[in-house]
Amino acid sequence: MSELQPPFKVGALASATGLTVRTLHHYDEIGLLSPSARTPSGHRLYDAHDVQRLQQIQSLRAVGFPLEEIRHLLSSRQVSAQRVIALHLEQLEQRIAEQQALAVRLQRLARHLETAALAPVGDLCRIIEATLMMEQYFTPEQQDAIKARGAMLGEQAIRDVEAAWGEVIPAVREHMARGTPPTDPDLQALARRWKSLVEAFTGGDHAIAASVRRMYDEQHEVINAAHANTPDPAMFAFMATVFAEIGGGPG
Amino acid sequence: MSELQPPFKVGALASATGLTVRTLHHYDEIGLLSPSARTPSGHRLYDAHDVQRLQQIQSLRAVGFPLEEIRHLLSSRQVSAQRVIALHLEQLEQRIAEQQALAVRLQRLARHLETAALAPVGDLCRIIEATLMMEQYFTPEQQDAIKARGAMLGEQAIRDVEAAWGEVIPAVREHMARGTPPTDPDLQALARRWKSLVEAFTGGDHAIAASVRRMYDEQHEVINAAHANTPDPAMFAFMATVFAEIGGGPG
DNA sequence: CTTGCACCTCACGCCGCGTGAGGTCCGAGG
DNA sequence: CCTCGGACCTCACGCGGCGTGAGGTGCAAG
Repeated sequence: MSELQPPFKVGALASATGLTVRTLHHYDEIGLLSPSARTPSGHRLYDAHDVQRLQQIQSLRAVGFPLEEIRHLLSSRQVSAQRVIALHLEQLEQRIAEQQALAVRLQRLARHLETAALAPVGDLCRIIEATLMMEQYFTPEQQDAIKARGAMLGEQAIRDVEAAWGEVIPAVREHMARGTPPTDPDLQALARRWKSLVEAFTGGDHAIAASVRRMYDEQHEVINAAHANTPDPAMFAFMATVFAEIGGGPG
Repeated sequence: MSELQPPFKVGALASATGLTVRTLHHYDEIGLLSPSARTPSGHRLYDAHDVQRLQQIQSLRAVGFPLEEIRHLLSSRQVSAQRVIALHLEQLEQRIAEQQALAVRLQRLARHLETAALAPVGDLCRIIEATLMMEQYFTPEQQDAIKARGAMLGEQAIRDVEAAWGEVIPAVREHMARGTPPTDPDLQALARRWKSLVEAFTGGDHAIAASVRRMYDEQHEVINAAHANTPDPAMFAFMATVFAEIGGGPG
């Protein structure tokens, strides 16, 4: 009844279905669709049943199933179509959600880059890094607050603050090495300067200060390894004794 | 100045950054991040510069760049960060759009399956196939119209129509084989029945009828190969002569 | 007989590692 | 001294879905 149609050869079936010959070979290789006959010389011959199966395969591929699962689906007819589709849809939606989260990150990055004008790639990495850290450790509101403070202070002030840290940290390290007691007035003056620098960044927000501390606690290994002249846990501990003397925490 | 920190060995760097040892090996293999030193016995030693570079790599990976492109970005500092990010974002959004289109298809499928109750996988494939065909050849409004007609007629009526086609087509094929002239009354009666069956599906909508014709024209190879007892171009041509006799087209 | 196309069978490449297999190095404990 | 365990080393295959050759055969037309 169905042998009226002459069987397809690969090329014909490929061009009829829009697939490539290689694809059909592949389906044969993995046992997903093997032609039900061959010519004596080995040429593949696909009959009506094969074509039908191929259409089913194409249908399932079109909605994103992997080949392995398609084979499974076509071999066992016990599976409930609804459940399969629902599960598949769920996975797909999760992937979409992940990618959208990534897109949001990229959009935020793009906005940051607008303000940074002609950023070369080195800066790009720093900005990404900062953006990622921000995401990990600060709430969106805190991020807005930090950005607002940055804009308010201006670029020059920010560079001033960075330069100040560049002086304070080596000085503290000196005192640590010499074993200066927490009661030393020079050290206490340094502690007050430290405190003001922290406040310049946090704007006096204790939650932000706490987040920064948490960030340092969890990331100090990489931070200290990658950037010289950054505080480490020992320095935080040392400064804590000084803050205890002059009263009040670091921020 | 930065050699105060002892260099990292792979395991330490891996656990500090959250990567795996294998990943660091891989980055070394492909020349993305080679440790700047080795112990005499060959153990990798990563210094501060390496760690910094790794952080940049992690940043760029976190926003989805492939390793090859990361290497390229990090080696040439001419590239504009904005353009890179914008391009990357664009590609990502396109991928998202594609996947969302797929999700929409799956949702539509899920809805179709609800009405089909306990569909096994075989039916699933037919429904997917039909859904995809619908998408290709019919506008959403036409799809709604077809679905509405289907619901109006009821399942029994649809099965009746299918059974009717199952009689009409072999009969026509008989006449074709015998060379019956278009003036033959039996054949003309068959043509009128054909016309009514088409109308049962299209609801008299000429646009839908035209789409069906286009679908057959473009897909007849696979349709005829996969399903016995379907009209082919020769049959359409033959019927056209009969419709010319009795006046009016097929639909 | 030759040309040329469609077909055949290997088999490697992609991307970002996971996961062994099989061997070496190193610090601590007996 | 030896030994033990853990961290390190270098291959090398596997994954998904084919693309892209390379090198050879089949078959109908000129």
